[in-house]
Amino acid sequence: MGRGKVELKRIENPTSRQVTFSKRRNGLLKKAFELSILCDAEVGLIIFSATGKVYQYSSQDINRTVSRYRSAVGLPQLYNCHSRTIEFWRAELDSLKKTVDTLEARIKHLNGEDLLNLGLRDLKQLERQVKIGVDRIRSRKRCIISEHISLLKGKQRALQHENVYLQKKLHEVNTSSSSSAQGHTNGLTKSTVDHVPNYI
Amino acid sequence: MGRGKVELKRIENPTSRQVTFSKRRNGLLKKAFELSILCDAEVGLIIFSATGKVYQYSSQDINRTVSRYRSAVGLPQLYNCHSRTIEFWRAELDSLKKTVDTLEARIKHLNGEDLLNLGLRDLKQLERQVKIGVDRIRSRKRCIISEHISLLKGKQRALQHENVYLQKKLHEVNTSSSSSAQGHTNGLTKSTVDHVPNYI
DNA sequence: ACCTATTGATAATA
DNA sequence: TTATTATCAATAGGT
Repeated sequence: MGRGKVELKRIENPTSRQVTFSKRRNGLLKKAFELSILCDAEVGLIIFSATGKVYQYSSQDINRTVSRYRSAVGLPQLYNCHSRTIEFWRAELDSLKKTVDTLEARIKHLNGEDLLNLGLRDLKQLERQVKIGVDRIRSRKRCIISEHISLLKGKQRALQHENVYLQKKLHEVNTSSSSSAQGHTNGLTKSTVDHVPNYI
Repeated sequence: MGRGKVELKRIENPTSRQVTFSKRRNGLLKKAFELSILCDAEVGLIIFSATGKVYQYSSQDINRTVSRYRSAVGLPQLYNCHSRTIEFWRAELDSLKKTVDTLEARIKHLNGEDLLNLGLRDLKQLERQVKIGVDRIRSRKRCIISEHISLLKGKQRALQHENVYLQKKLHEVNTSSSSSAQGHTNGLTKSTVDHVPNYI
Protein backbone atom coordinates (compact mmCIF):
# COMPACT_ATOMS: atom_id res chain seq x y z
CA MET A 1 0.00 0.00 0.00
CA GLY A 2 1.60 3.11 -1.13
CA ARG A 3 2.85 4.36 -4.41
CA GLY A 4 4.41 1.23 -5.63
CA LYS A 5 4.98 -2.19 -4.13
CA VAL A 6 7.91 -2.94 -1.89
CA GLU A 7 9.97 -6.07 -2.07
CA LEU A 8 10.02 -8.21 1.03
CA LYS A 9 13.62 -7.64 1.89
CA ARG A 10 15.67 -5.33 4.02
CA ILE A 11 15.40 -1.73 2.80
CA GLU A 12 18.93 -0.71 1.97
CA ASN A 13 18.52 3.06 2.08
CA PRO A 14 18.95 3.88 5.78
CA THR A 15 16.74 6.96 5.72
CA SER A 16 13.98 5.22 3.92
CA ARG A 17 14.35 2.24 6.25
CA GLN A 18 14.11 4.42 9.32
CA VAL A 19 11.00 6.20 7.96
CA THR A 20 9.34 2.96 7.05
CA PHE A 21 10.18 1.53 10.44
CA SER A 22 8.57 4.47 12.15
CA LYS A 23 5.39 4.23 10.11
CA ARG A 24 5.00 0.49 10.18
CA ARG A 25 5.88 0.23 13.84
CA ASN A 26 3.04 2.60 14.70
CA GLY A 27 0.74 0.68 12.40
CA LEU A 28 1.69 -2.61 14.05
CA LEU A 29 1.19 -1.28 17.55
CA LYS A 30 -2.15 0.18 16.58
CA LYS A 31 -3.31 -3.06 15.01
CA ALA A 32 -2.18 -5.05 18.00
CA PHE A 33 -4.22 -2.74 20.18
CA GLU A 34 -7.26 -2.99 17.91
CA LEU A 35 -7.10 -6.76 17.84
CA SER A 36 -7.07 -6.98 21.60
CA ILE A 37 -10.05 -4.65 21.88
CA LEU A 38 -12.19 -5.87 19.00
CA CYS A 39 -11.68 -9.57 19.59
CA ASP A 40 -11.10 -9.70 23.29
CA ALA A 41 -7.65 -11.17 22.80
CA GLU A 42 -4.53 -10.99 24.93
CA VAL A 43 -1.74 -9.50 22.87
CA GLY A 44 1.88 -8.88 23.71
CA LEU A 45 4.20 -7.15 21.27
CA ILE A 46 7.82 -6.21 21.64
CA ILE A 47 9.77 -4.37 18.96
CA PHE A 48 13.45 -3.51 18.88
CA SER A 49 14.60 -1.10 16.20
CA ALA A 50 17.86 -1.88 14.43
CA THR A 51 19.42 0.81 16.60
CA GLY A 52 18.25 -0.90 19.79
CA LYS A 53 15.29 1.21 20.82
CA VAL A 54 12.40 -0.67 22.40
CA TYR A 55 8.73 -0.34 21.64
CA GLN A 56 6.12 -2.43 23.33
CA TYR A 57 2.41 -2.99 23.54
CA SER A 58 0.59 -5.41 25.75
CA SER A 59 -3.10 -5.65 26.43
CA GLN A 60 -2.28 -7.20 29.82
CA ASP A 61 0.85 -7.13 31.86
CA ILE A 62 3.50 -8.36 29.48
CA ASN A 63 5.17 -10.61 32.02
CA ARG A 64 1.86 -12.29 32.64
CA THR A 65 1.42 -12.77 28.91
CA VAL A 66 4.92 -14.19 28.51
CA SER A 67 4.45 -16.46 31.48
CA ARG A 68 1.11 -17.64 30.08
CA TYR A 69 2.79 -18.23 26.74
CA ARG A 70 5.53 -20.32 28.30
CA SER A 71 3.12 -22.51 30.17
CA ALA A 72 0.91 -22.84 27.08
CA VAL A 73 3.86 -23.98 24.97
CA GLY A 74 5.04 -26.31 27.72
CA LEU A 75 8.31 -24.56 28.44
CA PRO A 76 9.48 -24.64 32.01
CA GLN A 77 8.45 -21.56 33.92
CA LEU A 78 11.06 -18.97 34.67
CA TYR A 79 11.50 -17.97 38.23
CA ASN A 80 11.98 -14.49 39.43
CA CYS A 81 15.01 -15.25 41.50
CA HIS A 82 17.02 -12.11 41.64
CA SER A 83 20.63 -12.72 40.91
CA ARG A 84 21.08 -11.29 44.38
CA THR A 85 18.90 -14.04 45.79
CA ILE A 86 20.97 -16.63 43.99
CA GLU A 87 24.17 -15.08 45.25
CA PHE A 88 22.73 -15.01 48.74
CA TRP A 89 21.96 -18.71 48.58
CA ARG A 90 25.32 -19.52 47.18
CA ALA A 91 26.98 -17.51 49.93
CA GLU A 92 24.93 -19.29 52.56
CA LEU A 93 25.89 -22.64 51.09
CA ASP A 94 29.55 -21.71 51.05
CA SER A 95 29.36 -20.44 54.59
CA LEU A 96 27.72 -23.64 55.77
CA LYS A 97 30.33 -25.73 54.00
CA LYS A 98 33.07 -23.76 55.71
CA THR A 99 31.35 -24.25 59.03
CA VAL A 100 31.21 -27.96 58.40
CA ASP A 101 34.90 -28.02 57.54
CA THR A 102 35.75 -26.11 60.69
CA LEU A 103 33.65 -28.37 62.88
CA GLU A 104 35.08 -31.49 61.30
CA ALA A 105 38.60 -30.20 61.87
CA ARG A 106 37.72 -29.44 65.48
CA ILE A 107 36.39 -32.96 65.97
CA LYS A 108 39.53 -34.43 64.48
CA HIS A 109 41.61 -32.39 66.86
CA LEU A 110 39.52 -33.50 69.79
CA ASN A 111 40.05 -37.06 68.63
CA GLY A 112 43.78 -36.45 68.53
CA GLU A 113 43.99 -36.51 64.73
CA ASP A 114 45.60 -34.03 62.34
CA LEU A 115 47.71 -32.51 65.07
CA LEU A 116 50.77 -31.89 62.93
CA ASN A 117 49.94 -28.26 62.28
CA LEU A 118 49.31 -27.36 65.89
CA GLY A 119 51.89 -25.70 68.08
CA LEU A 120 52.64 -26.53 71.67
CA ARG A 121 50.36 -23.79 72.95
CA ASP A 122 47.43 -25.13 70.91
CA LEU A 123 48.13 -28.65 72.02
CA LYS A 124 48.17 -27.67 75.67
CA GLN A 125 44.85 -25.88 75.33
CA LEU A 126 43.42 -28.82 73.43
CA GLU A 127 44.59 -31.24 76.06
CA ARG A 128 43.03 -29.16 78.81
CA GLN A 129 39.76 -29.02 76.88
CA VAL A 130 39.69 -32.76 76.26
CA LYS A 131 40.63 -33.48 79.87
CA ILE A 132 37.73 -31.37 81.01
CA GLY A 133 35.55 -33.36 78.64
CA VAL A 134 36.70 -36.69 79.92
CA ASP A 135 36.26 -35.55 83.51
CA ARG A 136 32.71 -34.47 82.83
CA ILE A 137 31.92 -37.69 81.03
CA ARG A 138 33.28 -39.72 83.94
CA SER A 139 31.36 -37.60 86.40
CA ARG A 140 28.17 -38.16 84.47
CA LYS A 141 28.92 -41.87 84.30
CA ARG A 142 29.45 -42.03 88.05
CA CYS A 143 26.24 -40.18 88.54
CA ILE A 144 24.29 -42.67 86.46
CA ILE A 145 25.93 -45.62 88.11
CA SER A 146 25.30 -44.33 91.59
CA GLU A 147 21.68 -43.68 90.68
CA HIS A 148 21.49 -47.19 89.36
CA ILE A 149 23.03 -48.61 92.50
CA SER A 150 20.81 -46.69 94.84
CA LEU A 151 17.84 -47.86 92.82
CA LEU A 152 19.02 -51.43 93.12
CA LYS A 153 19.65 -51.00 96.83
CA GLY A 154 16.11 -49.75 97.21
CA LYS A 155 14.81 -52.81 95.44
CA GLN A 156 17.03 -55.02 97.51
CA ARG A 157 15.71 -53.51 100.71
CA ALA A 158 12.15 -53.98 99.58
CA LEU A 159 12.79 -57.57 98.66
CA GLN A 160 14.55 -58.28 101.93
CA HIS A 161 11.58 -56.91 103.82
CA GLU A 162 9.33 -59.08 101.76
CA ASN A 163 11.57 -62.04 102.51
CA VAL A 164 11.34 -61.48 106.22
CA TYR A 165 7.60 -61.27 105.94
CA LEU A 166 7.39 -64.42 103.87
CA GLN A 167 9.65 -66.34 106.23
CA LYS A 168 7.45 -65.32 109.13
CA LYS A 169 4.40 -66.42 107.21
CA LEU A 170 6.04 -69.71 106.30
CA HIS A 171 7.05 -70.34 109.89
CA GLU A 172 3.46 -69.79 111.00
CA VAL A 173 2.26 -72.27 108.42
CA ASN A 174 4.88 -74.83 109.42
CA THR A 175 4.05 -74.61 113.13
CA SER A 176 0.26 -74.80 112.66
CA SER A 177 0.07 -77.58 110.05
CA SER A 178 3.08 -79.96 109.95
CA SER A 179 3.63 -80.68 106.26
CA SER A 180 5.70 -79.74 103.12
CA ALA A 181 9.40 -79.13 102.82
CA GLN A 182 11.26 -76.03 103.84
CA GLY A 183 14.81 -74.65 103.65
CA HIS A 184 15.35 -72.53 100.55
CA THR A 185 14.85 -69.33 102.42
CA ASN A 186 15.38 -66.80 99.68
CA GLY A 187 18.12 -68.03 97.39
CA LEU A 188 16.61 -66.91 94.13
CA THR A 189 15.58 -63.54 95.45
CA LYS A 190 19.03 -62.83 96.81
CA SER A 191 20.75 -63.63 93.55
CA THR A 192 18.42 -61.25 91.69
CA VAL A 193 19.01 -58.46 94.17
CA ASP A 194 22.77 -58.77 94.05
CA HIS A 195 22.84 -58.70 90.30
CA VAL A 196 24.70 -55.69 88.95
CA PRO A 197 24.62 -55.12 85.18
CA ASN A 198 27.89 -56.19 83.60
CA TYR A 199 28.08 -53.16 81.38
CA ILE A 200 29.03 -50.81 84.19
CA MET B 1 -11.00 -1.10 5.73
CA GLY B 2 -13.88 -3.12 4.63
CA ARG B 3 -17.44 -2.34 3.78
CA GLY B 4 -18.02 0.10 6.57
CA LYS B 5 -16.04 1.29 9.55
CA VAL B 6 -15.92 -0.63 12.80
CA GLU B 7 -16.17 0.90 16.22
CA LEU B 8 -13.19 0.38 18.46
CA LYS B 9 -14.91 -1.84 20.95
CA ARG B 10 -15.39 -5.51 21.56
CA ILE B 11 -17.40 -7.11 18.76
CA GLU B 12 -20.45 -8.55 20.45
CA ASN B 13 -21.47 -11.05 17.78
CA PRO B 14 -19.35 -14.11 18.61
CA THR B 15 -19.19 -15.41 15.06
CA SER B 16 -18.23 -12.09 13.66
CA ARG B 17 -15.72 -11.61 16.46
CA GLN B 18 -14.15 -14.99 15.74
CA VAL B 19 -13.92 -14.23 12.01
CA THR B 20 -12.43 -10.83 12.61
CA PHE B 21 -9.97 -12.33 15.04
CA SER B 22 -8.85 -14.85 12.49
CA LYS B 23 -8.33 -12.25 9.78
CA ARG B 24 -6.73 -9.57 11.89
CA ARG B 25 -4.52 -12.06 13.67
CA ASN B 26 -3.09 -13.20 10.35
CA GLY B 27 -2.71 -9.59 9.29
CA LEU B 28 -0.89 -8.71 12.48
CA LEU B 29 1.45 -11.67 12.23
CA LYS B 30 2.17 -10.84 8.62
CA LYS B 31 2.89 -7.22 9.40
CA ALA B 32 5.12 -8.14 12.31
CA PHE B 33 7.07 -10.37 9.95
CA GLU B 34 7.28 -7.67 7.28
CA LEU B 35 8.51 -5.10 9.78
CA SER B 36 11.28 -7.36 10.97
CA ILE B 37 12.40 -8.05 7.41
CA LEU B 38 12.04 -4.61 5.85
CA CYS B 39 13.48 -2.63 8.71
CA ASP B 40 15.87 -5.10 10.24
CA ALA B 41 14.00 -5.02 13.55
CA GLU B 42 13.65 -7.62 16.27
CA VAL B 43 10.00 -8.34 16.79
CA GLY B 44 8.24 -10.61 19.24
CA LEU B 45 4.49 -11.06 19.15
CA ILE B 46 2.28 -13.27 21.29
CA ILE B 47 -1.47 -13.52 20.79
CA PHE B 48 -4.00 -15.39 22.89
CA SER B 49 -7.49 -15.76 21.46
CA ALA B 50 -10.41 -15.28 23.82
CA THR B 51 -10.72 -19.06 23.84
CA GLY B 52 -7.11 -19.49 24.95
CA LYS B 53 -5.38 -20.52 21.75
CA VAL B 54 -1.85 -19.18 21.29
CA TYR B 55 -0.36 -17.61 18.20
CA GLN B 56 3.14 -16.30 18.11
CA TYR B 57 5.68 -14.72 15.84
CA SER B 58 9.22 -13.79 16.67
CA SER B 59 11.97 -12.74 14.33
CA GLN B 60 14.50 -14.11 16.82
CA ASP B 61 14.09 -16.60 19.61
CA ILE B 62 11.26 -15.21 21.65
CA ASN B 63 12.95 -15.88 24.98
CA ARG B 64 15.94 -13.92 23.82
CA THR B 65 13.66 -11.08 22.79
CA VAL B 66 11.83 -11.11 26.10
CA SER B 67 15.08 -11.26 28.01
CA ARG B 68 16.44 -8.36 25.99
CA TYR B 69 13.25 -6.46 26.66
CA ARG B 70 13.52 -7.00 30.40
CA SER B 71 17.08 -5.82 30.55
CA ALA B 72 16.26 -2.84 28.31
CA VAL B 73 13.41 -1.80 30.58
CA GLY B 74 15.53 -2.37 33.68
CA LEU B 75 13.51 -5.19 35.12
CA PRO B 76 15.43 -7.85 36.98
CA GLN B 77 16.31 -10.78 34.78
CA LEU B 78 14.38 -13.96 35.18
CA TYR B 79 16.37 -17.08 35.77
CA ASN B 80 15.71 -20.46 34.36
CA CYS B 81 15.87 -22.22 37.66
CA HIS B 82 13.66 -25.23 37.47
CA SER B 83 11.57 -25.66 40.54
CA ARG B 84 13.54 -28.88 40.79
CA THR B 85 16.77 -26.94 40.89
CA ILE B 86 15.41 -24.78 43.66
CA GLU B 87 14.28 -27.83 45.57
CA PHE B 88 17.67 -29.38 45.08
CA TRP B 89 19.37 -26.36 46.55
CA ARG B 90 16.96 -26.19 49.41
CA ALA B 91 17.57 -29.85 50.12
CA GLU B 92 21.30 -29.35 50.04
CA LEU B 93 21.00 -26.45 52.45
CA ASP B 94 18.86 -28.48 54.82
CA SER B 95 21.25 -31.37 54.61
CA LEU B 96 24.20 -29.14 55.41
CA LYS B 97 22.36 -27.60 58.33
CA LYS B 98 21.64 -31.04 59.70
CA THR B 99 25.27 -31.97 59.29
CA VAL B 100 26.26 -28.87 61.21
CA ASP B 101 23.84 -29.72 63.99
CA THR B 102 25.19 -33.24 64.19
CA LEU B 103 28.78 -32.08 64.28
CA GLU B 104 28.03 -29.45 66.90
CA ALA B 105 26.30 -32.04 69.05
CA ARG B 106 29.27 -34.34 68.66
CA ILE B 107 31.65 -31.60 69.74
CA LYS B 108 29.50 -30.86 72.79
CA HIS B 109 29.61 -34.51 73.72
CA LEU B 110 33.37 -34.60 73.29
CA ASN B 111 33.54 -31.57 75.55
CA GLY B 112 31.42 -33.36 78.11
CA GLU B 113 28.35 -31.21 77.56
CA ASP B 114 24.75 -32.22 76.88
CA LEU B 115 25.31 -35.70 78.23
CA LEU B 116 21.91 -36.06 79.88
CA ASN B 117 20.39 -37.98 77.00
CA LEU B 118 23.21 -40.49 76.73
CA GLY B 119 23.07 -43.94 78.22
CA LEU B 120 25.86 -45.70 80.04
CA ARG B 121 26.92 -47.53 76.92
CA ASP B 122 27.22 -44.30 74.95
CA LEU B 123 29.12 -42.65 77.77
CA LYS B 124 31.60 -45.48 77.98
CA GLN B 125 32.25 -45.33 74.25
CA LEU B 126 32.57 -41.56 74.42
CA GLU B 127 35.00 -41.78 77.29
CA ARG B 128 37.11 -44.28 75.40
CA GLN B 129 37.14 -42.03 72.36
CA VAL B 130 38.11 -38.95 74.33
CA LYS B 131 40.78 -40.86 76.23
CA ILE B 132 42.26 -41.95 72.94
CA GLY B 133 42.19 -38.33 71.88
CA VAL B 134 43.93 -37.09 74.98
CA ASP B 135 46.55 -39.81 74.70
CA ARG B 136 47.30 -38.85 71.15
CA ILE B 137 47.48 -35.18 72.03
CA ARG B 138 49.89 -35.93 74.87
CA SER B 139 51.95 -38.13 72.62
CA ARG B 140 52.18 -35.40 70.04
CA LYS B 141 53.08 -32.91 72.75
CA ARG B 142 55.85 -35.17 74.02
CA CYS B 143 57.10 -35.55 70.50
CA ILE B 144 57.29 -31.82 69.97
CA ILE B 145 58.93 -31.25 73.32
CA SER B 146 61.54 -33.92 72.75
CA GLU B 147 62.27 -32.48 69.34
CA HIS B 148 62.62 -29.11 70.94
CA ILE B 149 64.92 -30.44 73.60
CA SER B 150 67.15 -32.32 71.23
CA LEU B 151 67.36 -29.18 69.14
CA LEU B 152 68.38 -27.21 72.18
CA LYS B 153 70.88 -29.86 73.16
CA GLY B 154 72.40 -29.62 69.74
CA LYS B 155 72.69 -25.87 70.07
CA GLN B 156 74.11 -26.27 73.51
CA ARG B 157 76.73 -28.66 72.28
CA ALA B 158 77.68 -26.31 69.47
CA LEU B 159 77.95 -23.39 71.83
CA GLN B 160 80.02 -25.40 74.30
CA HIS B 161 82.42 -26.29 71.54
CA GLU B 162 82.58 -22.65 70.61
CA ASN B 163 83.20 -21.80 74.23
CA VAL B 164 86.08 -24.20 74.47
CA TYR B 165 87.53 -22.72 71.30
CA LEU B 166 87.12 -19.16 72.55
CA GLN B 167 88.62 -19.98 75.93
CA LYS B 168 91.60 -21.50 74.23
CA LYS B 169 91.92 -18.44 72.04
CA LEU B 170 91.57 -16.14 75.04
CA HIS B 171 94.18 -18.09 76.91
CA GLU B 172 96.59 -17.73 74.04
CA VAL B 173 95.99 -13.98 73.97
CA ASN B 174 96.46 -13.70 77.73
CA THR B 175 99.73 -15.61 77.72
CA SER B 176 101.24 -13.78 74.73
CA SER B 177 100.18 -10.18 75.60
CA SER B 178 99.46 -9.57 79.30
CA SER B 179 96.58 -7.12 79.35
CA SER B 180 92.74 -6.76 79.84
CA ALA B 181 90.54 -8.44 82.45
CA GLN B 182 89.30 -12.02 82.32
CA GLY B 183 86.98 -14.19 84.38
CA HIS B 184 83.50 -14.30 82.91
CA THR B 185 84.20 -17.47 81.02
CA ASN B 186 80.88 -18.10 79.42
CA GLY B 187 78.20 -16.90 81.83
CA LEU B 188 75.88 -15.42 79.25
CA THR B 189 76.26 -18.27 76.81
CA LYS B 190 75.42 -20.87 79.42
CA SER B 191 72.29 -19.12 80.52
CA THR B 192 71.07 -18.94 76.95
CA VAL B 193 71.73 -22.59 76.35
CA ASP B 194 69.94 -23.74 79.48
CA HIS B 195 66.90 -21.72 78.70
CA VAL B 196 63.81 -23.89 78.23
CA PRO B 197 60.62 -22.16 77.04
CA ASN B 198 58.22 -21.70 79.93
CA TYR B 199 55.25 -22.83 77.96
CA ILE B 200 56.21 -26.47 77.99
C1' DA C 1 5.79 16.26 9.71
C1' DC C 2 2.36 16.40 5.83
C1' DC C 3 0.23 14.90 1.36
C1' DT C 4 -1.87 11.69 -1.70
C1' DA C 5 -1.75 8.05 -5.14
C1' DT C 6 -1.64 3.48 -4.63
C1' DT C 7 -1.59 -0.84 -2.44
C1' DG C 8 -3.01 -3.83 1.23
C1' DA C 9 -6.29 -5.23 4.69
C1' DT C 10 -10.61 -6.58 5.84
C1' DA C 11 -16.05 -6.27 6.79
C1' DA C 12 -19.80 -8.05 4.93
C1' DT C 13 -21.44 -11.72 2.59
C1' DA C 14 -21.85 -16.20 0.69
C1' DT D 1 -12.69 -22.09 7.45
C1' DT D 2 -12.31 -20.10 2.64
C1' DA D 3 -13.53 -17.01 -1.30
C1' DT D 4 -15.26 -12.73 -3.13
C1' DT D 5 -15.39 -7.93 -3.40
C1' DA D 6 -16.56 -3.31 -2.05
C1' DT D 7 -14.61 -0.30 0.90
C1' DC D 8 -11.53 1.61 4.11
C1' DA D 9 -6.82 1.99 6.18
C1' DA D 10 -2.01 1.99 5.77
C1' DT D 11 1.74 3.64 3.76
C1' DA D 12 5.58 4.63 -0.11
C1' DG D 13 7.40 8.23 -2.25
C1' DG D 14 7.68 12.91 -2.64
C1' DT D 15 7.67 17.79 -0.32
